[in-house]
Amino acid sequence: MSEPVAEQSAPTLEAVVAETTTDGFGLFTDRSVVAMRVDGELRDLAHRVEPGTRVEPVTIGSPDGLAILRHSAAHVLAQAVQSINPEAKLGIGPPVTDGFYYDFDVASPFTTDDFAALSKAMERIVRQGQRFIRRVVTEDEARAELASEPYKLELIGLKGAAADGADGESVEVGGAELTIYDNVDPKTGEVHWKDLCRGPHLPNTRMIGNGWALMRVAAAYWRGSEKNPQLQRIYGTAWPSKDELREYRSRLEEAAKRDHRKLGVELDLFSFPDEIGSGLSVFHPKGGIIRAEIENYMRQRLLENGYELVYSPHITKGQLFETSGHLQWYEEGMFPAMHLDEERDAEGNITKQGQNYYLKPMNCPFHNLIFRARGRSYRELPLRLAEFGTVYRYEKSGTLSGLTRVRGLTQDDAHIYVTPDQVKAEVASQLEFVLETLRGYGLDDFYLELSTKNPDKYVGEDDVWEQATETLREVATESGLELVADPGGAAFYGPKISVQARDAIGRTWQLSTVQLDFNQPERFELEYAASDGSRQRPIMIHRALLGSIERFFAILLEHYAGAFPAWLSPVQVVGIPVAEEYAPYLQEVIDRLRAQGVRAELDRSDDRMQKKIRNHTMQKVPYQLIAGEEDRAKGAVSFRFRDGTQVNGVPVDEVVARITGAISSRSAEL
RNA sequence: GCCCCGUUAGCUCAGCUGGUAGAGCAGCUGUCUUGUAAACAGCAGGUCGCAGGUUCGAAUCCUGUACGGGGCUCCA
Repeated sequence: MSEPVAEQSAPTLEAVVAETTTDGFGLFTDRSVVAMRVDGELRDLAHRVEPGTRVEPVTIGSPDGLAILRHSAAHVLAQAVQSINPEAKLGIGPPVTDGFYYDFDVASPFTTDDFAALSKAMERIVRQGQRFIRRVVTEDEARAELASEPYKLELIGLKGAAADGADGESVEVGGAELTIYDNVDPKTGEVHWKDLCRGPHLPNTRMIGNGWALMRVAAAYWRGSEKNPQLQRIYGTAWPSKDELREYRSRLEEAAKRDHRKLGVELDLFSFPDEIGSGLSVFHPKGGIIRAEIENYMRQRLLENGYELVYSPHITKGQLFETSGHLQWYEEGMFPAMHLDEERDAEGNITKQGQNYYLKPMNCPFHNLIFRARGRSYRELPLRLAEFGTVYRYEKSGTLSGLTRVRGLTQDDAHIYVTPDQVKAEVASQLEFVLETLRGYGLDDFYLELSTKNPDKYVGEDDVWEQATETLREVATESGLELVADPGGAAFYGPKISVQARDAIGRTWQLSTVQLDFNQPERFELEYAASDGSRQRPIMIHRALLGSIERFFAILLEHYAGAFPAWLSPVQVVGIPVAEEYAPYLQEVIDRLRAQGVRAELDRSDDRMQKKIRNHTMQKVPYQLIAGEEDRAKGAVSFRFRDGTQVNGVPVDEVVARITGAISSRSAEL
């Protein structure tokens, strides 16, 4: 999830054209060059190039170079593991964002206690400067050499299919030919270790340097499938230098510091009481204010933009979700049914059929019923129904995480019913509305993702999909934002555009989605009367802007690291008298602010001034107003802002104007 | 759901190889309160997540369970 702010790029080195038959060592003397690109393919520096071939250098700091570094580090890890535990069977070991992992089948799982010994073994291998030597093998040779590695044998068997397989597998066997990399002792020429691998690799292990560390252990299913055995995975990180490793670690620390789960406790915003159940949150008063402000602003924006607000219940008879299809497709994601109203006689025979009621996992079916409650005319379209709908989903216990993934969540959900020729204009204005609203909450760095048809799983006509997808693509392109393709990522009922936002420390979150639905209008037999009097089927657009309010709350909390803009802050102003004597004077100032709707409090506790400043600074209150004799004499107060800066002797009128101005403008500036 | 790890006072944590718990902050009480990130003193607070088991004896070992964390899978 954490994107490095900027991958360190070494000075650009120019591509060269080989004059004689040579290799990368002959072409590039710069020590930051660790591999090269020949005809678009990444190659080891030892690869022979013919005269006239154009060769691009790959430096260790480039994205390709980092991946090679990390992949080489993964090999060293695997060698270290097998040196300590020769029984460990190898899975796969690819580079990933910020690091690498390697999977092993071992009798007893690793723990972080193993890291000291493993790191030491890795260090020894790195210092030996073992060379990575590439060797092409036939399938039979590979099978013979790797006879004791069942998972590698399986990969060899998969080789044909691996070209379009998962990334991790293609790292092992993705090339045109099968290759093994030998780790060779530079002094003795002895082969210490080998692995089936596509490469390329660093020329030798010494170049891994000391910018790496083992990070954590985890279990992972072989080839990503729950049906396969679980392997033990070790994650590591690797960087060109120790300094970059240190920077990476401080980025992790920064992210940990703004973790919403931690801030939620520190700022007393929300909790997950065990008594309620896993994934079910309660918002405390301070979190409640922030949430109410988020919702109020959203509601205001909805009303300004032609939405109508609706409400629907949390439970419903199962029939509704049979009509919508959710019970067929989504039942395992729903809380189980409550079976109600059944009656039996003394013999236990059913005298009255019961009903299954379900907690709703989605709001759309209810909105469809509102649409269908009476005849609809084309004149009413687009019809935009919006609701803060609380839904319940029985997420697998292992997937729950703070407020970002829960079992009870409130969607700012809306369903828009349009005629086919309104789709484009509506989607375009939705996108505009979405981006503008998100900017209002202080997020302004976006890109879009277009999820298109999964050919194995969809309903509806191909040409309708085609056309709708094209419409979404046009709208996305016209927005001018970066557009990323997500082929096959669409739900079965229609394509979608999603808005991805980058937060203050560069992480990206999927927020809003605008999703077309060709399926539910069918299933609910939704119709409107067209201008010629015929009955037509509307197209439905699902649109969630904040996604889930709980999750959006968490994203904002992390984005601002708890230091919300004034309009969202639970306590906006706190008054701190220099001594008790000035409390009544400050109280008047506080009262004036409260009269303007500002959440202002006077701190009359018997702590000293310095302590109060510390407390409210830690609570991230935007404005502290301090007053002593000097201020009282002038009818003024002293401002202390959250960042520690201050302005003394500000007249009270000015204070009120400045604070109310910052709040009503929803400014991020104080 | 699966694997590993964790759960001790409101919070952050200590408690070695089994001999029935400790600190700082927060809280309460008192004495204080003059200029920008921690006044001083005292008090109170825990059946060590819960339920079983082993043991003369369990916070400590074992089993189960709830909740949390890191991953895998999932996210229609």
